[in-house]
Amino acid sequence: MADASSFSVTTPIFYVNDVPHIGHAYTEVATDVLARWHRQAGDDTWMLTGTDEHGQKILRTATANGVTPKEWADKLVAEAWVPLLETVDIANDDFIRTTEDRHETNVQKFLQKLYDDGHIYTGEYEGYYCVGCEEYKQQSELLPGEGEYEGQLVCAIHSKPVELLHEKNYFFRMSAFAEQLLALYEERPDFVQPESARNEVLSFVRSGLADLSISRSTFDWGVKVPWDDSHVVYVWFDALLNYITAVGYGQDDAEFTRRWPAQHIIGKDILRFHAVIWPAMLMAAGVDVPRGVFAHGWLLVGGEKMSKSKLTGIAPEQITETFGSDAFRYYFLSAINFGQDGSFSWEDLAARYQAELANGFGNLASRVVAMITRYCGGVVPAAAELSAADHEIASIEQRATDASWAAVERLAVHDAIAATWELVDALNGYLTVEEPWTLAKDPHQRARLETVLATAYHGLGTLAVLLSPVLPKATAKLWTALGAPGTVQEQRIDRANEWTLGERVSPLEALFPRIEVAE
RNA sequence: GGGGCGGUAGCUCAGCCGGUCAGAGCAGUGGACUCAUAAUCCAUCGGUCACGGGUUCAAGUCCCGUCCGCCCUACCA
Repeated sequence: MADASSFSVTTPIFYVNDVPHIGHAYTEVATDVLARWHRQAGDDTWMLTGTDEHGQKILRTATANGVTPKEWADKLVAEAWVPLLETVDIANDDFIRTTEDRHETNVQKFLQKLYDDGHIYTGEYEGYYCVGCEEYKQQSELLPGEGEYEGQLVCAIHSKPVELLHEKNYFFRMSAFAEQLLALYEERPDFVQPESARNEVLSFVRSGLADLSISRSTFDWGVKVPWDDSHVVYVWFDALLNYITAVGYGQDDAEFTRRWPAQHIIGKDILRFHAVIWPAMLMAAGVDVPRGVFAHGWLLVGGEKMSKSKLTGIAPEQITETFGSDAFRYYFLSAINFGQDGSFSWEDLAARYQAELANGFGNLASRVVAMITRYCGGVVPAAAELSAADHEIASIEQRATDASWAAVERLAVHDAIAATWELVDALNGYLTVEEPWTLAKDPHQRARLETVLATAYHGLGTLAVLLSPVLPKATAKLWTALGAPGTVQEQRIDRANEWTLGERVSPLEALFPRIEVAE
């Protein structure tokens, strides 16, 4: 049923000046799992991620480091952002940088079209500008400075002085799209998810929309406004367009039709840009709005939103070095209800790793493979007459397959994993009840022994397929040990329980070794 | 000031339109078992569902108010 349908999914593009932390990695992993899952369901899938490299802040840090902004961005992309994707094992199909020609050229095309169609006008703008935020601030967002900034106004977020700027700006007539946006939210209740995010957006748009300043003339690190090269495009306007410039907008109509619209996965901090400004921009240009915008929650550390400034930021490698990328992926996607805030703690991570991955799934794989090796000489046994318990396992495999795919289709990754884990638990329980080690002692029970092991073997293979989007490394090892044909990533996940059996098992190292705490 | 979300067992959280909804996992305790990564399985302890009212035959589940946490947004100045 999933055949031939197209599924494009995106992460936000990273602001290169940021330091990668587990929040970035969380967004990437969630998006990657959705993409892998759809890919394995036969969908024509495309996962896009990338970097946002324009703006005054980058210009300034580059200058401070004595290099050009492009050199600065190149360095950060190579040293921080591409490595982040490797750290958490992301299988993206494309990586766009906003400094690439395919982006800049088509941003200009897009902008020119809005200009030609009367959606842009010239205006004056005066306001306090925070370089850190890359945006103008309202009075309410400013605080009186202290210490060295005594007497100045400082940004409430960055605690650095803001600058009073006065500039000619080009404005996007966003206010004209309020009604169309409301109609969109009405007609497509799933356009903004989860429900809490949709409520935020609705109340915001209902309260009225202002026009949006979309150019800057005080610095030049950005895409030039095509009809006035003394201005560069406002970074956010520029950044949002990556979603279409990356898939051929203005350049390759066939590709664009194939890949757009995409489902956006974002953090809730940038909800408004994606659920209001972005669709308004697209409406103005006569381009389809996104398939949907899904805002996930914050990772809370010690009950607070994780933040770089509060030093609660955690680098993904801190986790993957000890637990591995599979565990990172599994932990954040299973422990957190996708869309809600979730608490992170090392204790919880370690506990879940041990209980669920090592003792639950890993040990299950280990005991099944070991018994087939020991009792059947490594030859995959064939099932004979099936008992009620065997049929029950088969039906749980079916249920896990159906339920997890249904959950993924509604972006409930957390539910998909939970549905799959029922099979892990069922198989461990099945083995305890059937006691193949006892059957093995009685030659007359040979057929039953082989049937039990065949049933467990089959369930394990189904698990490998179902968990491959979340645990790509471990399931690949397991697939090999099961002696199954092809790669696990090639298996249809929406028919996970129909995989083709192998003939011989091979030794399996511990998928999730126990972690001895040395501290 | 307006708005959004949340406050459920020690911990992390499920509980859709009101009627076995008082739950799960982990931790704790007791027992079984040995194929396996000292793993697995079973049983069990544990909560006045933030607080106060209200609607109802019936309310974590709806309404009002209060307190607490987080987030978005405004303004007097």
